[in-house]
Amino acid sequence: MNTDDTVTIYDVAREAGVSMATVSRVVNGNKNVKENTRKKVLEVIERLDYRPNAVARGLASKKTTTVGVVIPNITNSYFATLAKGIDDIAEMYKYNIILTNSDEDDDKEVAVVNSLFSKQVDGVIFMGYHLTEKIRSEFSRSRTPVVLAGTVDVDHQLPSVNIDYKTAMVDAIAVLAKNNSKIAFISGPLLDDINGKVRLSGYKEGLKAVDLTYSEGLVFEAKYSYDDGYALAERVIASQATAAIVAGDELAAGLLNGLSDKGIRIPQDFEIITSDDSQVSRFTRPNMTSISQPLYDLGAISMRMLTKIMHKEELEEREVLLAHGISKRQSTK
Amino acid sequence: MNTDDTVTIYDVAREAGVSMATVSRVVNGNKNVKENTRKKVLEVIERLDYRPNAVARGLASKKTTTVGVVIPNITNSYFATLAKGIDDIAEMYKYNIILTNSDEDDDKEVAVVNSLFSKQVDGVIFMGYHLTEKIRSEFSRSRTPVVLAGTVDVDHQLPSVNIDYKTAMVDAIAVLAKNNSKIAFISGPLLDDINGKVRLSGYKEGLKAVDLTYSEGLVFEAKYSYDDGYALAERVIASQATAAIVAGDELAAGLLNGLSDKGIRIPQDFEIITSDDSQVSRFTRPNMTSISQPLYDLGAISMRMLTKIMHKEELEEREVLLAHGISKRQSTK
DNA sequence: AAAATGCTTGAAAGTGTTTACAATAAGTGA
DNA sequence: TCACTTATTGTAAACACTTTCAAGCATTTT
Repeated sequence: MNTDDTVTIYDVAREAGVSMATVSRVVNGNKNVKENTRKKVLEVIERLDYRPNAVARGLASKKTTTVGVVIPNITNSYFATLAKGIDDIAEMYKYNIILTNSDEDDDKEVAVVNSLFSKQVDGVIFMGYHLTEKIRSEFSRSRTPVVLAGTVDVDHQLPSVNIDYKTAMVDAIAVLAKNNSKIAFISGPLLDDINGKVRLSGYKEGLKAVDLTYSEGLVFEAKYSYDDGYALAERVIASQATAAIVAGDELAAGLLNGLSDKGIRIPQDFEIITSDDSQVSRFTRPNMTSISQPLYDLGAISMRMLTKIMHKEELEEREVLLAHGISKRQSTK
Repeated sequence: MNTDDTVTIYDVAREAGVSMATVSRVVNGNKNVKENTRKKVLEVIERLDYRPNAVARGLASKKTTTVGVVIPNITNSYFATLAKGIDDIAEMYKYNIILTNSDEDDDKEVAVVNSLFSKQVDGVIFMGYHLTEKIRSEFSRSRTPVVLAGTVDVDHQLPSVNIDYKTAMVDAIAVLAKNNSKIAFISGPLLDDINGKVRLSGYKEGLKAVDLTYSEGLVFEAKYSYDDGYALAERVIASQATAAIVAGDELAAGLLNGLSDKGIRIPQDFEIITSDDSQVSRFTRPNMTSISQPLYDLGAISMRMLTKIMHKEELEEREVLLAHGISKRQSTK
């Protein structure tokens, strides 16, 4: 009898007249147990309401059936949708998720990743706007597998699931260039690889492809927030741009509403294409034309990829690129 | 020397010429260590890059510094904002979060809670639309503390942080009643206590307070989704209601856009008040008047409450009600 | 009937910490 | 200097499992 009421595998073993090993076997669905003893053990488990202690299990087996997910911001609908995809697949494969917020902060990012490793997670899905050297070195120092979801690795070191953000940018410019000669790029922080490297180069390439010249004055840097977008409206008008490709849906929603409130008609006076294709692009009026991408799948596939690595299965591709397109809605003519 | 490269507390002890106990002490900031030996140990820790194994620690100490959070849907901006508040405070108190999706499904809810308990979380924050008997019994069977965030417990058993949803409903009706005599209630599933019991009774009480009569035909049941709201527009028009109080922001956004697309002008022809006060209420055009509530604080305070319980501190209140109001925006006259 | 094979089972050694408890060292006051 | 505290350290037993290895049996095979 225990002092407190936690019933352990040992209690079950004693009660059922078998060894701990046998109990462990039936709990883990091991085939090598006679049907009779299995039944007996299951009965005792039921009767005592035994519940395996995952921590002890984790220590003994060195597996926690837990994966860490780092997300820059839960309230961002782009990442939230990815997270949903991740979670669904994780559940399918019986993994739990430790979701940690990195707050778009490089140091905090390192801290949470270390915390995940110390918790002995079996794998990590990382979402972020860029990969710092610090975080890279944490990843490579550890033997825990890591997959990037919706985040580019310009050095092509880590397995990842993305769309081709650069080409998507070129495609968007092509659409806007039909009616506009001054196309702004409303970017997130240019320090982030996804913006400063990938999207910006796509922007330039896209302009060149339609014979427009690049001008620094048409590149606007902002945080990924509604308020930043709203506040930007004035400056964007001043730049005389008549169209914009925007790096995030909340940001784009802010810009759109900001412009509207200043009497600019969308899309007659100003065309907008946004980048995330999240729900938010449908909330606004007019709703927003967007680079289309399978958000949920981005998450789901990265999790699937992680399970393969964790189970030592072969990977066909280390860097998956999902198809993108342009979803035409009302913010373009 | 180890075979594989994981360095344990034992390695540090040997290298530093002290016992495991001493290393454990310095790692845990125990005061009873001579400054000299502390320095020596810290040095070795640095040199070997020792990182404590949280799983082993959890087993030995019976504390995991992890709390479970169950959320019905990450992509819902109401819950996402609560989660942000929870996460920030959790971080402040050095807790990690295992975020689990219950998918608004009663059985899955029970499954994830059990999984959390088996992982030996130190506490649980539960968010949901109602409390089933099953989940109640899981909670009471366990000694792990539980706090409800933004979810009502009609039986007043569990500690919780909420606003007074019923009174908020009455307040909203009062506003709408100024210009309308047919006020619809666009509810989430009526099976959920928050709707079928709390909000509905607030709706009725609110109507009575302004001398309007309750009619079943003005109560619409839906899921908390944009699409459901959009689809509902037609039926709402048919009901001849000229105003609505809506139980969720995504739902309200859908309704608003659905009505607009059918030529109904908001707020001239139809007034809307929504319930969540999330970002989404600002995305739409016109943006939406909402019951106002401190979403982030709801999460933050519930987490703070949980830390108190986990640390056996005294609780001033077991059921915290935060102040609410009505944020007037453009969807009401 | 002996030998070989295949199932079931149990004993015991991990897994990496924490934490009594005991032991030793270092002060302190008389 | 001695007895008595107090501060510092070490020993070893948990913690609740998994897993390796070997043993015990019941079947087959020869």
